[in-house]
Amino acid sequence: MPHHKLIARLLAVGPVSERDRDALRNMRYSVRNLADAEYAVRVGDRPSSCTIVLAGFLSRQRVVSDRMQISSFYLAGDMPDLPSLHLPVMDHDLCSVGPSTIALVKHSDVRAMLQESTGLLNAFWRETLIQGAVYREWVDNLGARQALPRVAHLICEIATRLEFVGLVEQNSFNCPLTQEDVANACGLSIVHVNRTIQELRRRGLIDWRGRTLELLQRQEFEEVAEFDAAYLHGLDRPHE
Amino acid sequence: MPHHKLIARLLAVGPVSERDRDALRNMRYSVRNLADAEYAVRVGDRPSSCTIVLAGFLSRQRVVSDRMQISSFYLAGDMPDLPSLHLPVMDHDLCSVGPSTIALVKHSDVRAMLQESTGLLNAFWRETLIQGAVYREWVDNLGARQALPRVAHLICEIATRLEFVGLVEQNSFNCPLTQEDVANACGLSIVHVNRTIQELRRRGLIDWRGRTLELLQRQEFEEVAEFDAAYLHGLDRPHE
DNA sequence: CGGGGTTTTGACAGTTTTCAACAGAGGTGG
DNA sequence: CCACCTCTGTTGAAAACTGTCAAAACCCCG
Repeated sequence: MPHHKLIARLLAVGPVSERDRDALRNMRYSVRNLADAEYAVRVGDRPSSCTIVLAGFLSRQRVVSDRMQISSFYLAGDMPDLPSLHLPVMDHDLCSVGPSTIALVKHSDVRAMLQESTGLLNAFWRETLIQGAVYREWVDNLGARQALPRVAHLICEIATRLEFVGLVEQNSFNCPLTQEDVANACGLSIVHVNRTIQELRRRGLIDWRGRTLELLQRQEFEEVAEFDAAYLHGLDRPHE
Repeated sequence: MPHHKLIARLLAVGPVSERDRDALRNMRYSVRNLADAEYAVRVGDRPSSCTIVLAGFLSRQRVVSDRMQISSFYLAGDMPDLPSLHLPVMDHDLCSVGPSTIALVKHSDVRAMLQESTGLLNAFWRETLIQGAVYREWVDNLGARQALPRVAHLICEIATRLEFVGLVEQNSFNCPLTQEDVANACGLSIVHVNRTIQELRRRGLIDWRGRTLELLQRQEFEEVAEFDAAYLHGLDRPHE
């Protein structure tokens, strides 16, 4: 059921008519399970399907200047390669972070669906606009913040986006990222990320053991991260 | 004539029907001149018009962690606050870099135009997708590259985007950025940007005096910058 | 139980920032 | 036309943050 998380995601950021929701529910799709570090799409590919994340995390990544840079994470309900509808050639890899599950919907089906409904077309456009806001926030994060708030901000974003699709319980969620992934996303070295996370732990802000991440003292943590969820443009701000 | 640069910009990245071009040409608009450092829109504003850059540069910026971070520059033909159509509250300032000229088109007019033509709706969506690609490239740039290639990459991007709208002649163009602007965009200190630009000059890669920037040895310069224009998704790659 | 990936540690090197001061360019007013 | 003022660009030295290298501890999975 790819529609479930996708609809939840779209509803979290804007209205979608009942008719459009039906169209989404009736999409044809195939499901694919990805192992840890397995690629969904590669740089240079010309996908003929759109990917919808059903479970787990995907990263958008590319080798830049001899290191792996991650420019976004995609969670349940996200459509990481929506751009391929208009921009045929992938400029990044989409890679599974931990095991994950994705749905694939043919471009032709998506196009047909969007031709039927300008409401959906607008919803997808809005979704693209929000993705843009997220990328810009990453620019701000990488450009202006030191390691500690930078890492904290990343964690806050993931937590809030997971809340949109109901995957956080008592400030605790499943997080498949390794410290290396955090380093690649934050533009920091693994060693420095390790020390930064230790500092967050030392301050009693997070408890991150294995695949489980718990936010202790959410308020203080978001202050350290200088996090303001407004840029995610969620309709119901979960933590207010 | 806001349509001129806007149409050039849209045509540079995708097909637009003659009918849609007519619709763009018939847009109602008002023109506004901005002085250096004057704001077009501020954080928290709820614009009722869309901005189109006619001449000069705008920067998208925000105070992050006690410094000014620029997350994008917008050049002639760009529509920096297109997101406000779907995301009403501005999350960044739009600020003039040097004097500039913008056109303003009422949201209601834009909406009417898009309702008439799914072709235009798709063109604007594609434009948003490309903006997203540009933001991601900035993430890669800030996250992975050292000062020298980072600054060089920014310059390459601006040059190429200016070429799309015909504002580069003999590898030379008008560049209103100060070293402080470069610093704010690249997440570096002014002093370090100054030294970096001197190094680029010393290597004979650029000649940047006053408001005029000339790329000497374009090929080598783009190699230093690790620049590949593919992410801008121009239809005619100018430098091939 | 073994083995590979992940986390952790320490010492050191490097890039980048900060501070502070000065030179130069451009615009304004007298 | 020059003085003056501000913004921009430039320099040097010291400090800070972050990176690199290398090794060890840990942990999960088969």
